[in-house]
This record gives sequence, structure tokens and C-alpha cells, in this order.
Amino acid sequence: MDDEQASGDAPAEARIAAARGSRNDHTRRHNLSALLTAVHYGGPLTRAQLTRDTGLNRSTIGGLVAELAELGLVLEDAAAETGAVGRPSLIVRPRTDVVALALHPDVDALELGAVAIDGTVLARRRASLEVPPTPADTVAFAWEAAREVAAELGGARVVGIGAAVPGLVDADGATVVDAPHLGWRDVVLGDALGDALGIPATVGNDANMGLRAEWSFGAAKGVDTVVYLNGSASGIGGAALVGGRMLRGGRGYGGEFGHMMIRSDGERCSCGRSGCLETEVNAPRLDAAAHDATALDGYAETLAAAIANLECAFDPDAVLLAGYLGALFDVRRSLVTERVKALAFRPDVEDVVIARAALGGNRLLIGAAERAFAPLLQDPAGIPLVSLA
Amino acid sequence: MDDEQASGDAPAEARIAAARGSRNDHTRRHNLSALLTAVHYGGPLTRAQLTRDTGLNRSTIGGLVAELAELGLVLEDAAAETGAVGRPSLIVRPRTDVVALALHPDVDALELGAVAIDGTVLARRRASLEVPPTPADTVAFAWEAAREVAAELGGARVVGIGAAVPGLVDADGATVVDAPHLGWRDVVLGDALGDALGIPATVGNDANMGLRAEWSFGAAKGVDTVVYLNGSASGIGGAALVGGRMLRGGRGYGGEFGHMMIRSDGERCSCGRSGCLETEVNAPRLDAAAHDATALDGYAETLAAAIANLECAFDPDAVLLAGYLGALFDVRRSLVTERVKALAFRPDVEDVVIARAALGGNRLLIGAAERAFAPLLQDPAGIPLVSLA
DNA sequence: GGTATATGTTTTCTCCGAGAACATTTTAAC
DNA sequence: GTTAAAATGTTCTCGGAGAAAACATATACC
Repeated sequence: MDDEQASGDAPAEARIAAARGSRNDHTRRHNLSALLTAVHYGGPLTRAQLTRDTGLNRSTIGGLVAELAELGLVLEDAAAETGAVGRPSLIVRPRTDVVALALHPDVDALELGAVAIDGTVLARRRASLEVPPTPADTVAFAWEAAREVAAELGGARVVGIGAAVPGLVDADGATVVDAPHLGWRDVVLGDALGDALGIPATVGNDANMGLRAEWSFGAAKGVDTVVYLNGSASGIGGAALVGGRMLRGGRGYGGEFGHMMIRSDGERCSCGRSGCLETEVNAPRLDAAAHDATALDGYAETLAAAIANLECAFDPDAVLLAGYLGALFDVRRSLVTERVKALAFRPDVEDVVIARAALGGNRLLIGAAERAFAPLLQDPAGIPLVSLA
Repeated sequence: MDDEQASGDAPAEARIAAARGSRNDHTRRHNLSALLTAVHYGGPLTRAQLTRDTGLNRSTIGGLVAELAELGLVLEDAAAETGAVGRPSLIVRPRTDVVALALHPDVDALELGAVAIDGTVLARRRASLEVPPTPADTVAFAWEAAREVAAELGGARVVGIGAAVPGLVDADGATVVDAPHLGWRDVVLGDALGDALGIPATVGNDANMGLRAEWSFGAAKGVDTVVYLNGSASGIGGAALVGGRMLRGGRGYGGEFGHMMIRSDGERCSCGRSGCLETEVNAPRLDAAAHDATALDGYAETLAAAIANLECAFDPDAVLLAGYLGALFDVRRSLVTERVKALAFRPDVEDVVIARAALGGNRLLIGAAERAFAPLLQDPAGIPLVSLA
């Protein structure tokens, strides 16, 4: 961020900062947040490492860690054998009995998981469905599954529940504006879940949740600028991390890369336009072309054109492909890479990593849980935890 | 920003925050920055307004304003007649003798301006050219013009110089990686300018600078998410403000919307691809079609398709059109608006404002100056000002 | 076993904003 | 015109936060 300050590339940021002054206790909150965030993403860290990473004083770190321990958020272990000179430093790690619930309603199933603050999926429940779930089905399932998971986990404390929904979600983090494959329109799922379970609830787009998970614990760990494309039964979902922040857009509908026009002579799309990426490369087409090398080549080229376009716009450090796009990439890796390079507008395209997403079936649960953990990470002392028992 | 905290949509932000702890004096710097930023963008404000806007205590505001005044950055005037009950509040305004220099090398001219901290262009020098300037020409012109401007302005104090270059600029804010229309490659203009003038120098892409200016004082004032398209002799430059921050990308090459593929059967572009927006809609074509209504309609439709694609990706609050794209929009306003609406994928497209950029010939100078002011706005007490005399 | 080194712990110090008390300046009421 | 009320500026005191120094502790190396 010093880099950012030097180049001064955060104009609106600055104007926003003007809206609120900083009180003295903001400092404490910020530092508690910094420490909890560090052990959340970085795993167990010694107090000495925290001291170096934050630039804070030893004594300050001691006080902050003590407060986090009192809040029941971290534990301190005796130091491991390092072989280094000097008094060994205590190891700080997040308590795994602090969990978030994660919910994923999809066309053919409902799934709920309990995810620990270190990203481990501790328990899960899944119900296969013949028809897409209604919002009421979804809330009922969440309630029942949460009870079962609570019984299984015993005394865990929960920070909230996050839901990953395949569709447009409003920037308020509660309203599903339009989820065509589920048949939902203007469903305030966040409020319904929160009321039913008695814990804070947030809703997000599934692609955003997926990228969040990959950024936290997967293939995009620690990278600053990422474009994410996920191919699923519900079409192609897109998301982007821009300068370390999720692309949201004015109303929360940013990142719909599945509906970027990629062939002006392409087929009519359900969205009313023609030649959208999602209509050109989709699950039925890929299934049909499973043993047709030429057809697969064509789809790979279309994917490459889309990636080149996105690189043009975002100049990402990494492009992440998930779902059937990840599978297509795996069987046409060199073709995609080469075509992107040929189509790329800019120098040093080699710097852009194209990779398949890493987290598999846990991705959405982890991403939704991350979203639920976010308020706790921002204000460790200010967010109450609810006992699951 | 509280909104952001609630929805928790800043994952990497959080991880970055973990890297640095907050010391106590950061608070002071933050608050000084908040005040100077407020009067920079908001014009003269009373101390009472600052108190309300920042949430800080009256006494604290008093101390902060006094420090800014001592630093020579703001002045306090007697209150204006308001007719309200109570002791009138002092008016705080930025001192207009604090300036930044702004430089714009283009294919046919060199231009330098001195811009006050309130966004006013105080003085300018321009040299028309037969052939594009070399980097050496540019630095020599900057030196000479800066001397003249200094003589004209007398005792002004300068914070630095910003240059807006039509081409790819590295994220370091100094290196012009490729400016094809100028014929520059890997020119470290920032260092050359800084050494010659003896003041801090930053270089940026002209489209980014243009958007920055429009965001600060023009048609995108105060808006959070903006897509910007500028048509000029050097092609189409693009830029985006995403969640209040300039889109930069991993290497600083983000926002090159002029090279997004918009027609898969389009003409070959100089960049090696086909059907780029810039090859489909450009100055020569528009000039040739000046009195050909059908052709203009076609270009307007192409522009609309590009805007629809960008709305899909960014969900902006506003789309800003400058240069010949602004002119095209002015003569085909309803056609563009309607086609965008028809092509748009999302609900409530009406919320997206499409508008022509406002600042005209001052845009790049103001934007480049804003860039030079940025470090001062972030740390008012830490940036030395150089006397121009 | 002694020493150097690194870290945890305790104490003291400084800085910052909040808040209370008081001063100042205007409008409104009588 | 005088007085009261309201809003803001000014001064002083207070509590909280991190820094820094002094001291305590635990390890490796000789």
C-alpha cells in the first residue's frame, strides 16, 4: 500500500476517507483486525513474525494477542523447535471452534457446511433435488441442517451464515434480484435466513464467493488482480478482484463475463443478445463435443478470445478457470495459452498466469464462509459470536 | 465505507491491511489528509461542516485546521453571512498559491500547465509540432515552460509535476512502456522530468488522467464506479474507476478498452487482432462519415455494443465519453442510449448514466495535476513544497 | 557453565482525540 | 435596547493507544 501512496492512484478512496475522521480507538480495532486477519490467511504465526510483519512493537503485539485470546478467537501454543538462537516465540493460531455456516442452493441440490476460521470444512449436509428449491425450501433446509451440524460440532461458536447463489445479488448483500435457473426474483434471502437461524446472514453471487475462496486458500492466494470464470449448469459466472478488492459495480452486478459478446455472428442468448460467451461455450456443447477434437479446439479458441478481451480490460496477474471451463482448459491448455498470447494486446503477456481453480467441491462453501467471517476479521472485538449448542 | 464493512467485500484489502499495523501518529496523518481532501474536492467549507462531515470533535478540528494553515496549505476566512443563529463558523479554503505542474506530450503538440490545488488552471504554455516530440524534446520544453510559468506566477509553491502520456505506462508511475503514436518505448520519463525540474514527477496514461480529472471536478464528480472512453488521434483510450479506485491492473496496463474485440468479422487492427473497437470506430472513419447518416448510425451502434459489454463487466454508475466518442454521442444520443438499453443484460439499466465528459481542453492538465497532488493530499505534513521563485 | 541472541513482560512516556467548561458571536424575543 | 438562546471557537483535563526502555526468560553456541 505504500506503493499505492507513492503513485497516488486512489482518488475516490481519498474522497471517501474525508467523510470520516479517525478516532483513537479505531487504531486498536485496526490492529486487532490486522493480527486476526494475518493468522486467518497465513495460518499459525509466531508473535515474532507478527511483530515484523506489522511493524508494531513487541509489547503492543503482546497486548493485542492477549485481547484476541480473551475474545476466544486465537490460541497461543508453546513455540516449535526452530534451531535458532534466542528465546522461542509463541505460536498464535486461530481457534478452530470459531465457525461460519455456508449455504449453497443450486438447481439440483441444497448444501450447507460449517467452516472453521482457518478454512477447514468441519461438517456438511447435502440434499439432492428433483426440482430447483424455492426460497422457503432453502431456508427450511438451512434450519434443519444447521441443527444437525450444531449437534455434530458441539460447543462451537458461530459468527454467521453466508449463502452463495447462482444469480444477480444486490449490493445490499441480502437480496437475490434474479436467479433465472432457480426461478427466483427479488428474494430477500438474507433477511429470511437471518430471522430463521438467529445469526447474521449475507448473500452473494456464487462466482464472487468462488473467487473469494480461491483468493483466500486456493489458486489465487495472495494475488492482487484476478479474473475468474466458472462454467456450471447455470451458465458462466464471472468475478474479478481488482487491486485487492472484489469488483462489485454500482448495484452489485459487476463481473458478468458470461454475457460479454464474444462473436458478433453468434447465436441468440437467453439474455436477449447474441454471441455471449455463455451461449458459445457451454456444458451441453462441450458434452456433445467430448470426442470431437476440432470442436473442442474451436471452443478453446473462443475461450482464449474471451480471456484476451478480459486481459485487455483488467490486466490481471492471474486468470482462474473453474467448472467446465477449467476442464476445457485442462485438455486444451497449450492451445488456450498460445491463442491468448497471440491475441493479447499488451507486452509481457507471459506474466499473466492462466490456471485452473484449486478448491473443487469445497469452493463455494469456503467462499460463503469467508464472506460471513469478514465482519469478524474487520472488527474482532465488536462482533458477537453465537454458541451453537 | 461502513457499507463496505457490512458486506465485507474487500478480501485482499484486509490481507493487505494485515501487513502493516497502525501507529498512533497515523491517526493524525489520516485526519489531516481527510480535511485537506475535503476542501480540495468540496471547495471552501466551514469548520462546522468539517466537524459534522468527519465526526471529529470541534476542538480537534480546530487543531487540525491550525496545523494545515501553518503548513501553508489552507486559509481561514471570516464567515459569510448565513442568517443562522449562533456564532458564525470560519471558512476553510485551500490556498491557490499551492500548485502542481501538468505536462501533456501529444503527437502534434506539447503543453504544460500550472494547476492550483482547487483545480483552477492558472497558466499554460503550448508548442505546436510538425513531428511527434522525442522524450528529450519533451523534457526540454517542460523545463523552459516551467521557468516561464514560474515567472508568471511569482511566489507559488509547487508540489510536483504530472505527465499524461498517450500510451502504456508502467505501474511504477515513471516508465512509458509503449507509446506507439509518439514512437516511444521504455522511456523513463518520470526520472528525466524529476531530475531536470528538481521536483517529484509522476507519469500516467492519458485516459487514466482524464478520468481522474472528470471524477475530481467534472462529469463524474463523486461517483464511485465509472467507465471512461476517450477517442483521440492516438486511438481510443479507456479507463475505469472501480469502487472508488482507479483500475490499474497488475502491471499498470488495465483499461485498454480500445482494443476490446467488438466485431469478430472486423478489420485487422494495428495491435494484431481484428475488430477492436478502435479499428471499428475511429477519427478518420467518423470524419469521412460526417454527412452520412447511415454510417454514423452504424458507428453509434458499435459504440453502444461496446458500452453494453463494459456495463456487463463493470456495472458502472456512469459511462463517460470524451473526444470524438463524445462528439458521436452528442449527435446520436438517443440511438446509443436505446441500443445500450436493448443490449444490456441486467435489470435497471436506466440507472446507468451515459454522458459526455465535461472538462474539455483542461481535462488532461487537471488530471495530471491531480496525480501530482495525490501524495500531498495523503500526507499533508509530510510532503515538502518547492518554491517556484 | 558462561555468553550472545532473541523474545516475552513490565513500566514509563508521549501523542492524539474526546469532552467539559468557558468565551464569543450571531439571531430572536420581549 | 436589553436579554435569552443557539451555535461555534478556545482552553484545559482525561483516558487510551502504541513506543521505548529496562528487565526477565529461554535457547544456541562456545
